[in-house]
Amino acid sequence: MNQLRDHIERIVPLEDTEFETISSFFSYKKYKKHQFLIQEGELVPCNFFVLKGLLKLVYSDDTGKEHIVSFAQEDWWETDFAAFYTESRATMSLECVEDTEVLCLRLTDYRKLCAAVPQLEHFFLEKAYQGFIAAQQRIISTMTVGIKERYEQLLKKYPTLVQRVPKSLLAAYLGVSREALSRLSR
Amino acid sequence: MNQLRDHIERIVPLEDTEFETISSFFSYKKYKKHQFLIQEGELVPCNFFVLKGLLKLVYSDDTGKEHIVSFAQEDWWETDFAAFYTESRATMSLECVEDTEVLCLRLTDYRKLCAAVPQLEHFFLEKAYQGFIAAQQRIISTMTVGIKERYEQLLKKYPTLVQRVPKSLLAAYLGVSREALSRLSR
DNA sequence: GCGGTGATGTGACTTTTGTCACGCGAAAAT
DNA sequence: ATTTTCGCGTGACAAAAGTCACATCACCGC
Repeated sequence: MNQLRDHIERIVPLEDTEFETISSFFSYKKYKKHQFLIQEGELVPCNFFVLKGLLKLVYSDDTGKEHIVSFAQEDWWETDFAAFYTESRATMSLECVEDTEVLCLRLTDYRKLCAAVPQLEHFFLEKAYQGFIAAQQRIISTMTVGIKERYEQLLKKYPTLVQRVPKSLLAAYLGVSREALSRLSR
Repeated sequence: MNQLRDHIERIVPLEDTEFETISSFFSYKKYKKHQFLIQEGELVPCNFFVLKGLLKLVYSDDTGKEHIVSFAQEDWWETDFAAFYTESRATMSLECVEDTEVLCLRLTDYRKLCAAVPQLEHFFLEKAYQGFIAAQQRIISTMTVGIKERYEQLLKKYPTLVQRVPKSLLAAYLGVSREALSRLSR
């Protein structure tokens, strides 16, 4: 759990008692490769904090093709946020790329948590800003540069991630076909 | 200013005195079509709340081509958020598509504001979540559907906006050439 | 060890989109 | 009122990416 504490304290300082309160709201779970944390069409149980492993957030289009909305590795939060926050059904699925361990936070507990430790609202605000900025920069990247540069930016930004993920998944994340990504090596 | 109060109260209730405090931190400004609220390369003075009019947030790539990151019409907040929040230089510019009136909030005042009226942090959190969700859905839309459907989704989601904006700008927002968008009408 | 599955590269062809060039009509500027 | 600019459509061609089919290699489970 210290991992979570360190993660939060990068943004807001905590007393020991506060962190005890916080940790009481999370539950630990372990999943194996290919298991689903969220299934499309079902309610979203939690917001997940990744302790170890790797997840992919996937949107499947009407032709059945899979598009990767985001990856989540150690110290990342991941969920189908729109569905989680509005308690509606998931439009995406969340699946393990590797065996992974997570801490789970239900929506009701999230609310209690923010009430019990108000600084956490500031923590989540900061995370939301980061997420928004990252998403906006990804939009810009998609609009302005070709695949080659997008792939290079990805390599530069998340070098470790790229090594853990098969290229077919990277292609699904970058928004191009597996073949187009493969052709870059020439 | 009632416009701002109504806007905030859609998310958090306010006392009269609280709103007086809030409004004291904003300053009103008026700009004409083609004027810049943010210039690329300069510091970002404010986060802007649009009272009336229409703005475009633009990223210019190295070839000089303009890409529209987002539009902002009445009751929207807009700024180069990454640069605003970290007090660094803008990578985007913010320009009037029509004559527009805004309320300006400086970063130092934003901080004071959140300290003075703590519920506002919850208001901004909610806005950040909305922004994040919208950005993520735009990413999905770009990855999953062709131009035609993207344009139709835009029409459905912001019918009034589409009428106010020339198609060349819509193309720059959708991430395709003016010609490609024009070809849809056939 | 063996058969299956998944990851990757490659060639041929099609489809989509970008780019450039041009024309036209409406609106704006002088 | 005349000139210029802007918005928009269009045709022709080039470039980029998608699709389909196939081949290879490595790893996994039995």
